[in-house]
Amino acid sequence: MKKSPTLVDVAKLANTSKATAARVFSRSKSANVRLETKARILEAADKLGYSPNLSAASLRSKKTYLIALCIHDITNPSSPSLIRGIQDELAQHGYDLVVFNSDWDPNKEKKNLLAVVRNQLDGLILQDPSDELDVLELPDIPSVILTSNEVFSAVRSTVSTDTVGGVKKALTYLHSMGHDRIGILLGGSVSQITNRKRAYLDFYEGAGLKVEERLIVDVPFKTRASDTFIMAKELIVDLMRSPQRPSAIFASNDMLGLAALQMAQIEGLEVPGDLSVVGMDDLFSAESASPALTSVSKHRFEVGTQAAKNLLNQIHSDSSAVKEVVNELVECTLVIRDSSGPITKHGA
Amino acid sequence: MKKSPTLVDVAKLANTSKATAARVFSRSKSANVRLETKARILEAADKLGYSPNLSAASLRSKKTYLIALCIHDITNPSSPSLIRGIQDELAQHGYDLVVFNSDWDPNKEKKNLLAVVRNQLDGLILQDPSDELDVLELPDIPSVILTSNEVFSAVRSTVSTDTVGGVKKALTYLHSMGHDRIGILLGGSVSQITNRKRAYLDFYEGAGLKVEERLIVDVPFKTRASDTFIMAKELIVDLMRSPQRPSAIFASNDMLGLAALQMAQIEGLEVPGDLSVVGMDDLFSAESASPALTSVSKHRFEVGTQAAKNLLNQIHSDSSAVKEVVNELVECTLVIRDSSGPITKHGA
DNA sequence: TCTGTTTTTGAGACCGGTCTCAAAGTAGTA
DNA sequence: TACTACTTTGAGACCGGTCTCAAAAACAGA
Repeated sequence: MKKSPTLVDVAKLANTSKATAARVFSRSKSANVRLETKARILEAADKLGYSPNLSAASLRSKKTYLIALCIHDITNPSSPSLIRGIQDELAQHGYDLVVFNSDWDPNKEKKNLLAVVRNQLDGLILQDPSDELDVLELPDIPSVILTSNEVFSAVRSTVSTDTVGGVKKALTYLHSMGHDRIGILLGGSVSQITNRKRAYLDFYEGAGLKVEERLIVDVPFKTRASDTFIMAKELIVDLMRSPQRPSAIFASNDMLGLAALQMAQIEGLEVPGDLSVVGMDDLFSAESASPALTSVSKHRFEVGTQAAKNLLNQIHSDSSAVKEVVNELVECTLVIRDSSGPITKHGA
Repeated sequence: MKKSPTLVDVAKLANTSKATAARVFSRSKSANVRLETKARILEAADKLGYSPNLSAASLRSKKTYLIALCIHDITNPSSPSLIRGIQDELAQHGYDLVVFNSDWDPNKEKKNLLAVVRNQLDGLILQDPSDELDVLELPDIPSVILTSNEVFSAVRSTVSTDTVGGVKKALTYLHSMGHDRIGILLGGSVSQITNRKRAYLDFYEGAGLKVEERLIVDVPFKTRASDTFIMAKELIVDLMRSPQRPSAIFASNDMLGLAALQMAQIEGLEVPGDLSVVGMDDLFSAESASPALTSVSKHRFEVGTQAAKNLLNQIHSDSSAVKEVVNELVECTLVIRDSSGPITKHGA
């Protein structure tokens, strides 16, 4: 394996200086190079099979054109569309993406952030930082945080999902279909649970309905998704078999919604005849479920796009200009499918 | 924003030379530094908030500790577990992952490969290269290709899935349950379709069954998954309504299997009473479907792990040693769930 | 104490680009 | 032709580490 050619080799062959050759390949400035010279250099580069060394470039220019995405777990079904949203936006500006997983482990999270600065990455998109992470530990680079935590949104740009609004949309819809005893399946992180529970209670209060504690089900979070799934199913059966079962269930994520669908089938409940089910996330699994699951879309793709856009703004903004903090909220949308419908006499 | 400290700053503060300081942070060799000196340097680094600049390091050392993964679409539901398998293995050795999407576009694919060499990435995992890609265009770096294409497996290490074996496992299972008129839904890329079709025909021949062309359904591939999904559903209905419908359907991927499940429900066919359905991929969507979908697992996580392991071997192997080409085949496993069962008189 | 050996340290070249700044070239105009 | 204004080019410092090689220090055995 022979050494790959450098800019100097190209310059030599093209009979110019390396400075001029560099101008042809530099992505930063549309340098002034005479067309004829440029052609000569390009030809030489082509002949030698030259490929610029970005490590060298970034050493001097302080730019890697690489962006870090730190998420909890790429295996989470809502990650891919988020990532895709980010990548599509970044790709348009010539940036590539490095993906880090934290597995909800604050130590890994920190380790990842260290790697981000070591690798001189040009920007950071950080998903839901753990409570252990101090604002001061955030790397001092352009960044967008996907969180609704005020501690972070005070100091950095954020993009977050209006989950509270989403929950209310789902409940409003179910209520409008005549359901007034709606079970709710809560899951995910502590903050997610409390957020959604509050939304639920708010809605019930606003609608003048009586809250029944036993309709509120907490599904403990397990690291492995299928463990959570199994656990969820047991709790759901309990809910379904309870003397006064709800006529509708709102699941705060699609996995729980699908679990409900599965258990309904096993318990012999017709959906949506005997039971309406609404999920949240709008995963492909929701679309492909039988019956197709009504779900609240969190528009992860758009969240990704927004985050990337904001990040690129920061990166391209004159570094002298103070980076302004922008906190964006992405609305949820209810996608009505076949798992929900008007209440029927069966309900009870 | 003041300049971040460099090794020289650290060395100065610790009252040593930059060479010695470097030894403390170098990841390549467990350098010999007196404990007392090391402590002094670490302390200085800590005080200054020093963080090594990997761009500089890699310029000289030719190592970025970054691996490229070029896949078609991260949005594909089987991507995440593949990625996770790769990352988990890489993380253990201090490597991070850069993910590129090609969107099945040969031009993007080439562009991505260029970016890989420009960024000096240490290794490459390439999923199913397009036919347009010439073997010679592969970057000259350690790489593992996820393909069963012999052109590539002749020159590079590969990891591939024994889909043919998987198809046969599914068919054997269905046959053992008494099904002898099994519909097959073919989808994906051309090579996938032909592979699986051959497996199907082979099986039928081996089992002494009569092939009925109309039981073989080609679902044309669309870039957007939900388009394929809709298209699939139409074709599946046709199959279900045909005068002599099959008693079982084998779907060559879970998306098609789920589509079948959905249509069965809409058509009023009981699964598995009236129709057995077996999918392939074993996505979470299969586990969470109602009824839970029997599926052939392709063990994407393990594929990722294997690929990463092999890649790391190449990277760590003495560069003088000729890198040997290793072609691995990962077996499929049948995961039996609730969507399949013995044939009943209803069948037909 | 005096070698011989091993460990630890330092000097400085080096990686391959980018960037600055001044020199050279080219036009346009009087 | 001379002069100004602008474009194109080249020389060489520079980025911040790693790596080589030899010198210095520490250690061991006699």
